[in-house]
Amino acid sequence: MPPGSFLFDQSETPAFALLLVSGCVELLGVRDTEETLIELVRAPDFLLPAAVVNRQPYLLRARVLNEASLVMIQAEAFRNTVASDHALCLAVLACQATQFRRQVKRAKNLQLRSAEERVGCYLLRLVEEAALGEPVKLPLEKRLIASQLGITRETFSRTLLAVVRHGLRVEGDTVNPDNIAAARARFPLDPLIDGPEAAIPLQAKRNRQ
Amino acid sequence: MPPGSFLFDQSETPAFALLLVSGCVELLGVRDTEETLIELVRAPDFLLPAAVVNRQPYLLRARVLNEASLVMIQAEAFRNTVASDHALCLAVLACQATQFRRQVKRAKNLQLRSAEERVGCYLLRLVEEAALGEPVKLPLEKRLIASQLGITRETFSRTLLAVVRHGLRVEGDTVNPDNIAAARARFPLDPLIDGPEAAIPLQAKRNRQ
DNA sequence: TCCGCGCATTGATCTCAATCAATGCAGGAC
DNA sequence: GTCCTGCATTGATTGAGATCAATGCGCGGA
Repeated sequence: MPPGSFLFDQSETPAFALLLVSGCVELLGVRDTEETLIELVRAPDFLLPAAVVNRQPYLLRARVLNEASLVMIQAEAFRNTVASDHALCLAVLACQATQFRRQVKRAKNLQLRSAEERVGCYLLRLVEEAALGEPVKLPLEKRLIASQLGITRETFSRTLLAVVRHGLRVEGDTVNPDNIAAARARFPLDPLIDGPEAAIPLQAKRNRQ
Repeated sequence: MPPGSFLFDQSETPAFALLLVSGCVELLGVRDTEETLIELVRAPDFLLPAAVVNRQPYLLRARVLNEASLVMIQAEAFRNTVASDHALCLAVLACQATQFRRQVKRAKNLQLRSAEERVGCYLLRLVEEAALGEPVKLPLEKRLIASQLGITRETFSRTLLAVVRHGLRVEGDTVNPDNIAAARARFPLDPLIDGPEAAIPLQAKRNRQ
């Protein structure tokens, strides 16, 4: 699917389980003509499995950001297989649990931190995760990073100027950590907010009854 | 467990899967001495099954609000049973999916609506769900409703005065719908935000292979 | 080459909700 | 009864971030 494609809209009943194989998809809350980014899905992941397994309408709109490849599985067939294949069921459970934890982290980030702290922690995390000596690049357009951090483009732009005082200088899409110690002091990363969130499914076990 | 008890704290590794049988539990994001309500769990429900099944530390603190009864299941035993019992796995999946959708609704409510709209929709929902002619009572202390709506006590108090203009008058813990039509016009309920979110697990099916 | 569109930046202003502060009020302990 | 403590209300002030507006920039298309 090319960028900009709508995969589904909110209030639709899922016709397919969508497995994102490559690319990137925006999940947006919609109200009238307003859209707000709720989640940014990166491959590989399922798109809102919750709606599919619970037979409920989507709560969000899905739009392709980068060229995306998807596996489309008839929703009813998917549910039947989840209901008959224990290993798949465990895998979907792990995936769903991970998505839940990402939402919780996002909520904590938005509610416990100021805009400047969110920006600072976001940049610092990029720096810390990059290989030493590698140039650090913003992984997304600034408007999307701003959405992820729950602020407007304009505020993001201004905040980038503000965090120079704390050792983080952004020029274009390059992050220059002028003073990492200062940045760490001002923007302490919390693994319970900033850490990665990966799923490791349980192994199915033979039922000894 | 009596009110105020801590069931677990954030960053702890789950020792038990906790099934809330009766009562009410607050799930709080913590930063230094600040606490922010992320979810209010009502019986019957699992407390953060995501952390248990994914073998990851809790992201939130759990504190009993009303006297609560809990079933405590050794975490490893619980995971083993989820891994061996397909029906349980499906039930946990449905529960986890429901909790995910509640988080998404919460995020949409906070990001797409103003404080006044959140308050108005909350009150209107209470009114609409009450039996006709029944007096409508706030189901929680005002400070907790305010937390759920992502505002402070003071703002909540002031906003209650403001929404009188739209036909919703609150006195003590009683909601008086002076003008339901006006309220509906100003605060349109959206089932994708305000609707209930209930789990109906899939039925396990014999694997035909 | 020129045009047009979307993103980014910068400035000016506004506003919603938080914060700080003081008072009132109800229920529980003793 | 009296004290205490936590919740609620009300007022005054502040401030973080949004909004509105204008300009610049980069890129793709014909």
